Amino acid sequence: MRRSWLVKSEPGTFSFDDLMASPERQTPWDGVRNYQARNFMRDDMRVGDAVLFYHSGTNPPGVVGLAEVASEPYPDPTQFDPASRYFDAESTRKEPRWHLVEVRGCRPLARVISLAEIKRHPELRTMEVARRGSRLSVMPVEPRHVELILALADEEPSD
DNA sequence: GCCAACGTTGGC
DNA sequence: GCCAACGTTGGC
Repeated sequence: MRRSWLVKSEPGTFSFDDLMASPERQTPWDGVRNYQARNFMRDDMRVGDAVLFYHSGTNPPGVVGLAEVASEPYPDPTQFDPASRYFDAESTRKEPRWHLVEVRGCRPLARVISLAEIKRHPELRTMEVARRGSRLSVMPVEPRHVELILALADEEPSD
């Protein structure tokens, strides 16, 4: 069974609109410096996997768009760049510590599926992103949850 | 702006 | 290997 994913971003840093405005609507998902999130990208993400794009730090926070994995994993170039805020002096090109995949935007949702709605929904409330203290910026999502969120977004607003 | 939750670091 | 201190995330 193919897995699906959720990626978080603060729109002030990089928004879904920024993704859709990128060349090929595609961007390297760089700057992830959490080992668990890295492992998902390096070991488990495959080209074509569905990706829910989530805005954090917004009112409300929630899923705003659909994207997909668009590349195989490769070393995050920002770890080698001393000028980057993501520079990692401990990492080497021979044994890179941080890996990424590229993400391509598909389409915005017809409406935001807020975190509050996810927590309120009997089927969605078990999602990792709804867990108290959930801080992963890249996390797996069950494909049925992706389908449900896409379907909800196309219905009349309930928020 | 507050603060709870979490990951990382470093002393021991 | 334990755990306190610290920094960061992110909802509220």
